[in-house]
Amino acid sequence: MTSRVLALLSAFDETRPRQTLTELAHAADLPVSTAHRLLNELQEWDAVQRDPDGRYCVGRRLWQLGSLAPVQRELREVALPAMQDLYEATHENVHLAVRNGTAALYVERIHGRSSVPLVSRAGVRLPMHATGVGKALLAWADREVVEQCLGELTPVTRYTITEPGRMMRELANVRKNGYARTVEEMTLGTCSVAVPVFGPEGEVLAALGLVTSTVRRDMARYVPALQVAASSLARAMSAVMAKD
Amino acid sequence: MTSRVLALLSAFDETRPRQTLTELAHAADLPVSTAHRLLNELQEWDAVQRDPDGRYCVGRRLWQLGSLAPVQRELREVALPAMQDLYEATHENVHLAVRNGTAALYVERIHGRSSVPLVSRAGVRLPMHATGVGKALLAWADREVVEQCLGELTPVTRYTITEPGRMMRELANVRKNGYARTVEEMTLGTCSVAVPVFGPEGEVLAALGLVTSTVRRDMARYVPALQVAASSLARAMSAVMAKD
DNA sequence: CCCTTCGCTTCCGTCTGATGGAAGGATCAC
DNA sequence: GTGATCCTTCCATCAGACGGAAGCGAAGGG
Repeated sequence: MTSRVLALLSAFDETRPRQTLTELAHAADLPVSTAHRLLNELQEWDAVQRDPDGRYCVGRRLWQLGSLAPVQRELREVALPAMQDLYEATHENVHLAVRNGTAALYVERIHGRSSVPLVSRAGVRLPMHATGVGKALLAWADREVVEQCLGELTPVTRYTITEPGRMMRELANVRKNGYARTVEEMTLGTCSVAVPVFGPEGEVLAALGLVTSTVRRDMARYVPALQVAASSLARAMSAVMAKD
Repeated sequence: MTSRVLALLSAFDETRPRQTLTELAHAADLPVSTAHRLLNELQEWDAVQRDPDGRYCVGRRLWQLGSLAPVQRELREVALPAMQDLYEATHENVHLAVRNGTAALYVERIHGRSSVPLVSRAGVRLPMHATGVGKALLAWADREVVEQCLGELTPVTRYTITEPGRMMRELANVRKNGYARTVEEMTLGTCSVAVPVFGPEGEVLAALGLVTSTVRRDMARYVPALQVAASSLARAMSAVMAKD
């Protein structure tokens, strides 16, 4: 049964990228022998691989397969040059994210040695209400999505916005200004700005953002550069989408 | 049966990232109704998704899962800052690849608007004998791998090395000099240099390379920068690997 | 040094739920 | 309008997945 395999695979996540057979079986709620058989089949395919210590982790084949996803081929690949430019201009963390349910899915992060270290990396999902790119995505999202998010404003730091009313006003501001910002709402010591990337019908396809240390905080000066990058990305993406 | 699911998924590749139900069923050698049922289950998990036109493509969930693979978490993430530096210094295409069977698996490529456009992108497998990173990987590979590669020296351009003897000498040169180079062996009009990234036991973990237009061809000047990046990467990787 | 524990692997008789042919619908081209 | 093509649903059949149990091997403790 397919769902068994998927249950096993979804046992892997950001916090547990390597697991033993028993852990996986437990997480997927399967008998050990069943998990063992399925993992063997997956391993033959290089969908999973085993570490020297016997732990299972995601294999290269799955990584390769994932790289065929539209989010990679049609978004990340197209966005990289623009992100590169932003990075060179600022040397700060550059983020690209899309909405995934009520979370922001980070598609790419560019940074160098001098950028502030962060939790975000490609493939991670973070709450929209506490991140710059998240707020940019949420500000133009459908009513129902916004409402669902307003119902789950879990605090991350002591500066995270948790009152629905305040968040509504925040989002209205984002729409008015054309960009979103955060100050220590996700991580103490960092702040961010982000802008939306619009599709041909005015819908938000993604968000581009910069994150830096709170110390160098005049982030608004980055907004024009972000907006240039976002519209060049919007243009590039509609070209890609039209090709198919 | 698991193999059915895997057969379906492996129908997707670089040349066919979007396919109809019938195409997938045919490629996986399954009855259409079976393929349909399995794809529905995969779709529920967001392992695959459907385009507006009904075609299937790889879903976000699979992409996210792939991002947990060691090749991403322990290689790409660690290598990015060094690759960033190389890109800023050169503004050429920067490549990171690992060996995968007898092919070079491209893990990452950094480029900007001004870099030469190329076929290579993350997730692609290219023959080792015709690429810079490939030759760097092959030069320090096990005897049996080298022999297997020497048996399949398929020409790509008219400059591709196809004589086993000449390739043997080429690899000896790579070992002697510490770097590999290609001139129009993979793509007419481009040439490359690449260096190996060594692990703690002296084995080759990956290769870092630069590709540029043949016109600006004094590529040897990039070698020192590549070697600095490679050894900083080697250091960073052994730190990551020791942590587990 | 032996014994216990814990996790991994293999085996095989049972019976579940996957399978795929067929029929029906939707869409398109001519 | 008619045929061709592709997608979707249904359900009787039976292949082959299932998982309990037993056997291993390594690690740890008495």
